[in-house]
Amino acid sequence: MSVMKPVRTRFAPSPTGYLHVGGIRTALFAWLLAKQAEGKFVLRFEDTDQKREVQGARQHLMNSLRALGLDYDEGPDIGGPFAPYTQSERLDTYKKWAQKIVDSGRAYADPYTPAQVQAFREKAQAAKQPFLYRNHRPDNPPSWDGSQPLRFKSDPKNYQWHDEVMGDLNTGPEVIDDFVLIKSDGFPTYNFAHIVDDNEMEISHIIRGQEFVASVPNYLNLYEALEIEPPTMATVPHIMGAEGNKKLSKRDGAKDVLDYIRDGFLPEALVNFIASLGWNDGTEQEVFSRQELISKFSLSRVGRSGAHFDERRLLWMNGSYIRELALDDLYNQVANYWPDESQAYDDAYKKQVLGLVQERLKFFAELSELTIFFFKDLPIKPELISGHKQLKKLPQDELKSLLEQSKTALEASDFSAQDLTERLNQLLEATSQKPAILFSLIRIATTQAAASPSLADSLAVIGKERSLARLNDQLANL
RNA sequence: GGCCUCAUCGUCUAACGGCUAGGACACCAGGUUUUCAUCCUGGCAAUCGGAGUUCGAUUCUCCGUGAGGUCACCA
Repeated sequence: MSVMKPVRTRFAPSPTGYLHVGGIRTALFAWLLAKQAEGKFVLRFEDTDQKREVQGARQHLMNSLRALGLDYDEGPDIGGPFAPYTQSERLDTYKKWAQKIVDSGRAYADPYTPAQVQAFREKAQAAKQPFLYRNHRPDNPPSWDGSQPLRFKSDPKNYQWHDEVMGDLNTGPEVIDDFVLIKSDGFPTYNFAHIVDDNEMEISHIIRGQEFVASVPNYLNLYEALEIEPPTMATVPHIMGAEGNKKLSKRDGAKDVLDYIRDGFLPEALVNFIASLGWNDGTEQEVFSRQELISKFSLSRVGRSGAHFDERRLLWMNGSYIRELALDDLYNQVANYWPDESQAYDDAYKKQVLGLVQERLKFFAELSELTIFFFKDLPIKPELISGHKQLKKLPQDELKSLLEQSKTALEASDFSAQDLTERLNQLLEATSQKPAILFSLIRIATTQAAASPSLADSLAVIGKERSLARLNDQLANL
């Protein structure tokens, strides 16, 4: 058998927009494969359609990969042994290969106008037949001068091949056609350029979405004509939106992965979540570190059916990663997510607050609304009481009486968490009230929030003077 | 319409042809010195349909049905 070639994988997006979780998955799988084999992960821009280029997309794609920790070893901005890594800068290479295939008699100039080809296509569609250009292949095409499309002269036949994910596939000659290699604007098509580049860049594994699987027989035909050994191929199913069974797309509100990063989703959690969409190691393990993913990932355990993207599961997973972080580490990471009012407070105070909310934080951008009352006196919100399922049943003077008693009890406290806990419990007995009523009332008065961390802990952090002032304020507004 | 692929709880998924189809998210209930959350316990919930092979089928075969992809001078 042949000697094992070094593993070189690639992610080859066209710079037409941002990367969402569906798009990043093929990049992640390629990256995992390369890391696992101590090979190389390559980024290549496929910008052969100038019309579709979106300003800023290149930088955005590179930022997205780096933000997730999917660093590439070779790429447009860092170069490498096969530079350049941008297809629009590699036209000479495609020209060389195009000439080679013309010389071998396996490509020809397309003499038709776009309108004529379109007419052929419509005729086939009207007859409910698949469109095959080769049914109209000219007998004596003009010599290719670069102004016409250059078409592959295909050799239709049966193919069977192995796909690392889909298994053994086979097709008949009816799917092979004369596709365009070089467009009339001089740029290669994806179909031609990626084959040339993967070969030149010594790519060992191609991982891509299932929209390409129907084209593989055509690629195999071209590999033969070019006398290139095809790389290992893996076709991963699409990730679908939460609603319906369509491929996840920006129209479904598929978010930019950088938006998730900006909202305070941890790269580790995102990577874990995305990998688990379609892959698992066969055990009941749900949470995998990056290192575990690298060592345990295998294409053969990637599922063949599409998976829906369920953000609730991502939320859970991110929360579980946040809870595992050391407080100091978390503190450093959330620096930009505090409410504005927190600027007046020191690190020690903010760290105390963070310690209280860590276990309930699902993503960093929630921090502000979860902690605002530790920093700012909020206006009274009557709806917190009128909307409370138990408090709303109590008459006004009883609420007032409970708050007065609470105030008296808290005035006597030194406001350590321990002392507060004791006094609150005594108050519970003295008033013979249910905790759900008494503590909710105190919570609402002191935080103007429906939920907070443990009451005693929260009061201890807010402090005596401020807590009592808020109680008074609530009393004055009952 | 041709060709290709797929099909297990609502969702992500596990199950050499062999216990009662397992786990996780979500949801519901109870518990954890009290809310929300965390944590713990319990609950709800699935093999698309029909034949066939077999002692035995989620698993293998065939036929349906449903879903997705593809049939561009886009990738």
